[in-house]
Order: sequence, then structure tokens, then C-alpha cells
Amino acid sequence: MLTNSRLVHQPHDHGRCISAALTRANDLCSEQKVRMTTTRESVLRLLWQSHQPLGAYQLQGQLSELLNKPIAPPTVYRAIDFLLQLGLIHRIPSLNAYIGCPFPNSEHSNLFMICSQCGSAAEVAHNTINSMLQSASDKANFTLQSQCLELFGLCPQCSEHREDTDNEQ
Amino acid sequence: MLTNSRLVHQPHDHGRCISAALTRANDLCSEQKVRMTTTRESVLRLLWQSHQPLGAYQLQGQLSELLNKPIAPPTVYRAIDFLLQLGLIHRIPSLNAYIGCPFPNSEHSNLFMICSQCGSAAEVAHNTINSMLQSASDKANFTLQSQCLELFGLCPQCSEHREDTDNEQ
DNA sequence: TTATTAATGTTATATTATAACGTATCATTT
DNA sequence: AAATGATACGTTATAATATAACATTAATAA
Ligand SMILES: [Zn+2]
Ligand SMILES: [Zn+2]
Ligand SMILES: [Zn+2]
Ligand SMILES: [Zn+2]
Repeated sequence: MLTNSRLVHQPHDHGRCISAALTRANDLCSEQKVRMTTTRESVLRLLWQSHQPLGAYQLQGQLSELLNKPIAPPTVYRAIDFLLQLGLIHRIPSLNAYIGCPFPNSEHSNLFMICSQCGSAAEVAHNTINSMLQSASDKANFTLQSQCLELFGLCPQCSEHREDTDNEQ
Repeated sequence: MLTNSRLVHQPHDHGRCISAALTRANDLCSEQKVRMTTTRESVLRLLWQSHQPLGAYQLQGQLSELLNKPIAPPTVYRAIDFLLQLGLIHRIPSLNAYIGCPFPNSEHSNLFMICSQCGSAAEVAHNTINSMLQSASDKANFTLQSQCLELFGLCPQCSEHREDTDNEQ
């Protein structure tokens, strides 16, 4: 099992998250002979500012501020599409939002644990779950191509707070 | 494991799917002392016309035709919200679409196998997968509240056709 | 340089969903 | 039956998310 859950839900040197992500991205771009432009890198950087998924129009606003010029939706969506293609980010459909992928190279399951309180989202690559999904598909004669798994609940931090307030009552 | 996969992907007496769904719905409504109105029942019926999820505006068009009068979006969304609340239908976020739930009473996992060819969606309630997700959440100190699992690929029928055309090449 | 491709700018519009407020319908009590 | 209160629906406007189409600019190749 591969996960960034601890990082997401605990204080950490987040600068390293960001720079690691950017390094991975640049490497992947040279490898695939595609261009990491200013717009694209900025969008990726913004998505890595926090461990919370951002919507396209949130990105638009922040990008506009960052680059100090007006940015129209297509620009944002183009950058998003590019990053999605390369597997550097994911779309979280139930939130209409996007988030950086912590392990863009490895096979993984697109399983997210999304906190309904603070909005953070941790990604988990879980081999056992993956192979169960595969075998469930096989049994149903369903040719599995891709998947999108979203778990909603309370992250470790918000769970604790919730217990605290529960106890106070 | 509970699934409507066979029904969805094989020829069957679909009238029974529809009437069973409507009966379940009416029972649930009396039980919960809420009203199954014409609009609501029509929407549910439309969602059960096929085993393919429908978008809100597709529903709007079909509802308008069925009731022979103009229907505005809020009317559709109200019916959808009502049916979602009762657990009679599900929203499939990655499609922005809605589909009838084949087993609205039982505990289940909201796992869908969605055919990218024909658009059909089968629902699967898989205890083992559910408990794995629960234990993965536990391990991460994540308080699981709800989930939404979408598998994309080819349904049995479309898989066969695909093989056929593959062989022709 | 020139041609070619790739990326971005710009305008308009499609698609999905909700807010706000008025009207009608249903159920309950008098 | 009439009055009341609650629920559902009608109507208009608008928010939020996403894409189409075409012009312009920037990077790469010939
Ligand atoms: Zn971090
Ligand atoms: Zn949280
Ligand atoms: Zn059926
Ligand atoms: Zn199919």
C-alpha cells in the first residue's frame, strides 16, 4: 500500500512536497518530450500549495493573481488537461476539483480519502483493493479500464476535533 | 456480493425491473410518510427505462414530453433530490448523471461498473471490498462516512463485440 | 529565413445546478 | 365545509463548471 495520508494529515515540510512534485513533473516532461510551460507549471504549483483539491475557477483566480494578468477559463482547462494527460494530477469528480498526484509513475488506484470537514484529500494506492476490484470485474465479465474511488469522511485531525467536541457535550 | 450485473447486461424482462422499483419506492414512501407524487414517480420511472444513467437535462426533456407540459430545471432537481434522499437513486459524479438503485434497502457500497461503450451501469454491493475499504480507512485514522466507487470499462456485451472486431483485423 | 507545429489569447456559448419567491395542492384541525 | 399550516410545484433569474471556434503568438525544425 502506497499513500500520502500521513503527509497530508500531519504537519510537515510542505515545501518538499511542492519541489518534489515539480521535479517529477519536469522529468516526466523531458522524458515524454513535451513542454512544461509557465502556465502549466503555475497550475501544478497551485495545486500543490495545499493538500486540498481546487476547482478550475479557483485556479483561474489564483493563476491570474500569480501571473498578474487576466486568465480566461480555456487557459486553465488546457493546463489541467495537459497535467491530467501526463498523470500529474487527478480530477475528483464529486468535487469538480483537481489535485496533484503524489506518485504519478507507479500503478495506482485513484483512491481518495476526502475530508468533508477540512477538504483535504489523501491518495491511497492499495494493491489488495485493486486486485479485488479486478477480480470482481472479471467475475462480472467486465473489462476494467480505469477507476475512480472516493471515500468521504473525517481525516485524522478532524476526527479528533470531532471527538473533543462530542465529549464536551 | 449483491449485484444487478446480469440483469443489466443481458436481455431480460425489463418491465419487471421497472415495476419492482416502483413498488419498492411506494412502499418506502408510505413507510417514511412522504409523498410519491406524479413528478417524482415519473422521474423514477424514466431512470428505470434503461440501465443507463441519465443527466438532469435529459430527464427534463423526457419528463416534459411524458407529462406534456414544459418542465423547468428546479422541478427535475427537486425530484432528483427527493429520490436521492430516500436512497432510491444514485448520482454518478463522473457522468453528472443519475440512475435507479436496484437494492435501496440493503447496506451497500455504491460501486458501479460503467460501460464506456454503451453507457450501461451495473451496481455491485461487495462486502469484502467494503470491509477492505473500512479497514484501510481505519489504518489511516480516517473516519469513513460514505463512498463512491466508479469502475470504467466494457460491459460483457461490448467486450464481446470488441473481441469480434479485434479478430477481424 | 521560412515553414511548421505547439501554445496561448479571446470571445462566445454550452452544460449542470441552485437561489429566490410566488402559487397551488394536500392534509389536518376546527 | 372552511380555515390553517405544511408540502410540493411553477417561474424567473443566475451561479458554477466546461468547451467550441478562431485569432495570435511563441517555439522548433527545415
Ligand atoms: Zn505536503
Ligand atoms: Zn479534515
Ligand atoms: Zn432491467
Ligand atoms: Zn456496454
